[in-house]
Amino acid sequence: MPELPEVETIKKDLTRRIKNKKVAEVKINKNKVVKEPSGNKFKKELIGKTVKNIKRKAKVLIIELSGNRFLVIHLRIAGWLLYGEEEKNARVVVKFSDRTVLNYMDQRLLGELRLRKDYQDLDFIKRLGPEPFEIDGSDFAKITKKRNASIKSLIMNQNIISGIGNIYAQEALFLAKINPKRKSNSLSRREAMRLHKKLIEVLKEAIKHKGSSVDLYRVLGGQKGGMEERLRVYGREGKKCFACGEKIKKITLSGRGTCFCLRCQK
DNA sequence: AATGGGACCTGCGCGC
DNA sequence: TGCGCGCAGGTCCCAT
Repeated sequence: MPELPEVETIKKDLTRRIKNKKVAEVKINKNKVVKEPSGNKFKKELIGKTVKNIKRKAKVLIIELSGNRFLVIHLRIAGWLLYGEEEKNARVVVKFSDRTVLNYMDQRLLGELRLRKDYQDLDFIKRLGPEPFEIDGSDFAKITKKRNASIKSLIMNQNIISGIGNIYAQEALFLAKINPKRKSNSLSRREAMRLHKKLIEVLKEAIKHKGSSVDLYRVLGGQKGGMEERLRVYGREGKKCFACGEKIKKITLSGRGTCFCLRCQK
């Protein structure tokens, strides 16, 4: 899904476009994605609310509404939002009183929307570890020392460090010159500090470029992000490493496709 | 407790 | 052309 940079981009754009707007109409085209409350109750509670603020926690988007309600959106793998006119393929459609429309798009139906009184009490929010920005390199090195899983699955584990997914994990490991298969606790302090620094750098770079549109994902206005052209290893199997010219290799690591440079990443 | 594999979904591109 | 398979940016559930 959208990882931290994509969700941050959506958050910024949403703030600009729907803050203070009032919900006039709601259409649910796929019940599956509306987890709570179900069906008509969701519609009934959402209609008439005004958007107060938009927040993000790791990869979770939180729309704060009047009447002490929060619309919590987890985009998972294939969810995205499109603002403008009503879309035919939208799973959920929210129309505002100025006749503009926010569409929830999600080809794979794995994402979820929840309308609730709080968001901090949700289990998956409570369990989230800090975002890379919220700790320093030394904290990160201590975390890596304690774990035996591969370093790639560690940085993708939201309960340990949050916001990183399969694209930016690969990118940061490439920039830090660390082989994704390495055991977390085999990293030297120096390597861990370097990885932490690169995680922050790549997330910031991706935010600056409005995220990666490697498949259907688009920014709120429908345009592509700009980060996909800048990716160093993700999706570059068989192509030349930008640093050394070696062919980029692809393996499966804890069930996820993983590209890296055998020569650069030790 | 920590770790890895499968399940949840749809649709695309590829090889035969 | 048509079919089956593998694969896709995430996370939960389960067995070990």
